[in-house]
Amino acid sequence: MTDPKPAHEIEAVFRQKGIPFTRQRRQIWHFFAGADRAVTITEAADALRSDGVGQATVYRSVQLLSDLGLLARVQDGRGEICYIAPPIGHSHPLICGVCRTVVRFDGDGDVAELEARLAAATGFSIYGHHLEVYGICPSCRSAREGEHGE
Amino acid sequence: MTDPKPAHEIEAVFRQKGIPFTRQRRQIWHFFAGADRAVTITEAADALRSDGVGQATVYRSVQLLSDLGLLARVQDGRGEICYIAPPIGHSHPLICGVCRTVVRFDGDGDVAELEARLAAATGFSIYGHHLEVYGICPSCRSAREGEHGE
DNA sequence: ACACCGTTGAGAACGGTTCTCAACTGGATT
DNA sequence: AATCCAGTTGAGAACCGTTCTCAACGGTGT
Repeated sequence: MTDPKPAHEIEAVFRQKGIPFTRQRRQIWHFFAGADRAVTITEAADALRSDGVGQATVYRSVQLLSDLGLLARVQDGRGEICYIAPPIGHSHPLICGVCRTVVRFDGDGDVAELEARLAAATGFSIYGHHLEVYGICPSCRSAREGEHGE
Repeated sequence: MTDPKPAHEIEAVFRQKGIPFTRQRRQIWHFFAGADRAVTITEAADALRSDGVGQATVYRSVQLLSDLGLLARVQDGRGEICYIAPPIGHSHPLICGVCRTVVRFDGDGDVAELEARLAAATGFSIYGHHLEVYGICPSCRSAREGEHGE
């Protein structure tokens, strides 16, 4: 529902913190931002190996990008840890359990009210939440129907 | 806000599926159900080793219990994978980022409406969601204030 | 051109998870 | 009670994703 942040905005985050936005970091971020689905670190490393990006660098950069809030960790239908490039602002992923396509949405309005109630009821100071919704996307559903019902 | 399922109810789930509820499985489930906080598999294995429960069995049983819906996977403040014994019915965890204490709550009413909107907007068939809320529990907060402000 | 300091890549090391296989357990059968 | 059998268990090996090590590299300022 929103697009990933543009590259120059990512670069700005690095610049602002005085962290070099190297070729490898750009390539790694670009890989996640370009995929419209959640991908694992292993997949990214495999894809970028031929581009001359080392495995260790992929791990280090994903860590870095996550710390900077430029990559978000989610898990797919089988519980595998994947990463996605979040769009501008706070949002939540709707993930297809079959092909891992991700659609982002903003559900904060719904959660904010819930959080206020929780804080009042429990005395916790609430500082965050994590919401993922799982489903089957239209194209995977029709593909599946093609298989089963004949 | 609700208590974990009682042991006999767990046993009933096993019996119903024709899966043996062995001593080790009981001990493992009991360990998670008895902890009022999220615990890692490693912690469980360490704690149960002296009781004669092998590490491989802990991994296998946690897998099994998760598949049966008797254990839910969450992640703590540092992203570590933990498990908790969910209470009767569907609920969500409110996790303390410091001590990993878990308070369960039922937020399905809030999410159901959101899911309906999402399904309509995206065409996905929604089959589930994962909601965790993070905060600092009252006792960790006062402990922290004791340290800082003097 | 040079020095400096953070980044990178290859490979080793590490550690959590899974696999292997023989021993065991408990329920059903005789 | 003895036997059988399918499923479970534990010890340790194997596996594989992740982190660490260290020498080479790059690019920034002087």
